[in-house]
Amino acid sequence: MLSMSCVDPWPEGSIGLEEEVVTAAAQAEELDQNPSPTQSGPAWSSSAQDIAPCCPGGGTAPSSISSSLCLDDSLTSLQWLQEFSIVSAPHVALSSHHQGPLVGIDAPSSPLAGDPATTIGTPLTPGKPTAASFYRAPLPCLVTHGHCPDEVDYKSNPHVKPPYSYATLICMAMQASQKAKITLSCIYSWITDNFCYFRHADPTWQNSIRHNLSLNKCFIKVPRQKDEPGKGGFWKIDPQYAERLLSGAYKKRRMPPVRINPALQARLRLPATSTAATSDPATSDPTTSGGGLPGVLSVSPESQLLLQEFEEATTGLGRTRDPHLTEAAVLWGTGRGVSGGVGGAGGPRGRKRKQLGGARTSSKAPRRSSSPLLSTEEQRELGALKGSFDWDALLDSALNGELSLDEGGPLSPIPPHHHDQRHDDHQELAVHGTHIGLGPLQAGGGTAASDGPRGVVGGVGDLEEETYLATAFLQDPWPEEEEVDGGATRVDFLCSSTVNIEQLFDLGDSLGGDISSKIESLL
DNA sequence: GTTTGTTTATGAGCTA
DNA sequence: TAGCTCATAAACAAAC
Repeated sequence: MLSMSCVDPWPEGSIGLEEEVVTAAAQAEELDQNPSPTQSGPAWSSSAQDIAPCCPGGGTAPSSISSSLCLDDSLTSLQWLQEFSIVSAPHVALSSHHQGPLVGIDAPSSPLAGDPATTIGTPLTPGKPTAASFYRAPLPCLVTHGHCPDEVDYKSNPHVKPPYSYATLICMAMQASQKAKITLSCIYSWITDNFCYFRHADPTWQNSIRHNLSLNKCFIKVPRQKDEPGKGGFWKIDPQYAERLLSGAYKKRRMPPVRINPALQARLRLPATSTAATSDPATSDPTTSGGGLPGVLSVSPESQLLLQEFEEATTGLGRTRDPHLTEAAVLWGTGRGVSGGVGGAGGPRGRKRKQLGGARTSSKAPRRSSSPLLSTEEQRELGALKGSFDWDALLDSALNGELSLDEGGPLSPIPPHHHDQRHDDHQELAVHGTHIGLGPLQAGGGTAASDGPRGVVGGVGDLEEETYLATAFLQDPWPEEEEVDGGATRVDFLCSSTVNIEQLFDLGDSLGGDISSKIESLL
């Protein structure tokens, strides 16, 4: 009944483990009594001393109390890397974002605290500068699509399935673990902690996770030492495949955007359109549907097209942004093409070879995040997950041979000065907004990225790219300010109330001359 | 009994 | 349309 969590991926919300040890039924009640305080900037600034203990090197496993305060107040903090969710109110998100990732944030509460499943009808807390909103849809939210399915807070929205493949989710968890290897239970926990959908979804998704781990060559099983307690082994990413991604050995597949959690929806008897409405700017703010965010952004249709082009160039996901598709995608039963991502249990896609007497007969309750069955080690491991993606650890792994990185080069979609110094000590991982992977780069300096943005990647590449894209913005989501060459400060155009011409040029330059020239021609 | 891991099978979407 | 990937479902075994 009670589940102990060693992970509180949303500690900044100040509601910590306590919420995770109560039942879902009690959560709503508790929320009523102890509503998650909506914090702004200071929430970020009060946590540095708290995050250390639950991060690798911090030494101690997080306590149930300290974990809720496990934050990092420095601008270098990657704590907000955990912000995978996609906001439901794009204009608010942008506004918040405008305040910078560490300032003016409506701090998300713990996953469960922000779990609408426990507070049905409660609108999602707006203004979360959640990662995915930066990762996938910073621009689409600004452009012409009338519907932006990415405006979904996956962290707290249990109705919409995250648009990530299971492999990506696993990879995310592995990266978040800051360790080279991770247990299955920690993968579960990370996913459930970071994606509300899976907390309420039929637990068969865990089967899919296991299936993915076993089948996907990207993942290597690391047997547990005989003297190591606990069940099962560890899993890690196969560096060979990280390398292969660079050679473009795999094709990039489309990752359709969203999918409503059918199980939860059935339980809650929520109309499918409710979720759509939640994430539908046209309903939440009709003026945004035509592109542009009144009072927030004013972008001409031409610029919107350019922005869209930028988005497509940087994410390769533009094809999925068909407004018709995305509109349909939020409705259950539209098929994989538009529902995609990790499939929802009980969805129309699946076929049952054997009917188990109607509804799934398993009496097993869905594993809650942070299972009490986790071993101490696993809880420690999850303690690492509690923190943000530790690129140092990741890079350390790379430098230790498990993963390798390219040497030098302007390998970042983010200006180097955006990065924490410790990141500057390492090589960047992407070129012009295109992730080039975590694995060894091609010999001779001929990185995949050096040949230009990856137009086609796939397999592991997809996985890595998707994972990276999901984390890149978490790491440095269009910082509030950045210095340009002359030291002048410009504000991220995504966060600006208007689009700065110079920003567009900078943007275009970062993408190459083509788009830049288009922008210039428009201006 | 539960969890973990493997394997098989099938449907569906996407791309060449 | 074939081949691929991904998701789902299920059976089974081993480990805890």
